[in-house]
Amino acid sequence: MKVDREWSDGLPIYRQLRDRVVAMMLDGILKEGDPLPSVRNVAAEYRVNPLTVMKAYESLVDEGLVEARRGLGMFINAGARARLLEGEKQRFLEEEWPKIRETIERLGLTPDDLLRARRGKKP
Amino acid sequence: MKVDREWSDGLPIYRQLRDRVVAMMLDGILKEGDPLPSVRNVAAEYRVNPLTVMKAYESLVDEGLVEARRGLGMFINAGARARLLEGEKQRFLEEEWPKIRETIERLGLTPDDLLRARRGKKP
DNA sequence: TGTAGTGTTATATACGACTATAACACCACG
DNA sequence: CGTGGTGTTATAGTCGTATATAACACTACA
Repeated sequence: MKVDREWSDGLPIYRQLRDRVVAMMLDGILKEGDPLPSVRNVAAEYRVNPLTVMKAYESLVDEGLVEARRGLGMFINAGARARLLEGEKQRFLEEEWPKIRETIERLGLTPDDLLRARRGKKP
Repeated sequence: MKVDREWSDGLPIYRQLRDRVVAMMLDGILKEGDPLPSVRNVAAEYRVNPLTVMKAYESLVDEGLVEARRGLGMFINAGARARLLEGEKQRFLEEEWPKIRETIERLGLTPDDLLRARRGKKP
């Protein structure tokens, strides 16, 4: 499986890794009680330093979303999804969305532009 | 005028400076033919290193949006706004918006949530 | 001519993110 | 018990961002 050409943005890798795990939790790919992919595995898969993965996982521990059991792995806490959903919702609406809305207005983009933006390119 | 506490995000300052100038161009605050605020002034105003401002302005020169006249200043090129608008539109729709849309769906946010997000907080 | 404004370049320093390499600590299981 | 999986920590080096300080090059204008 090819997993190259990630990390294209200007965001730190550990931040992107954290976000990716969060996305998997929200999408139900990782359920509560499940173990996270091991630090070493992720590091190898994505050709990234183990410490970088650790840093990403640490932030999840700090948020109280996962728990580390030495010698076993990192496991998703009960209630993680609900808490995460609420927190991310609020953060998105209060911090990201206002900027996005401003950009949209500045560029003069119509709802129509935004809706037809996924599939076919500009006709 | 207080201008403290900027640069709160995780984006490099020179990137944020560049984006701020671009926003002013799109909003019509800076018109074509106008000079950009001088490197030294911006550096002093925002309490930032002149080289950091230079780096931001350099990227605008590289994009062909402004032109540097030694001893005079940096001036906005003719046609800059139109070209900028088109470029930013495309970049936003192709690179940013898909991710944003994904996040919105993942969080289960409704159009209603997004519309009422500016003024009054959650009722 | 000189002065004050502009962009431009040079040197050195600091810090954070990321990497490479290695070792340590713990647990399940045969 | 050992082996192989897990998380964890340590040391050291690279690179990009940003800093401080200083000097250089050019232009308008009095």
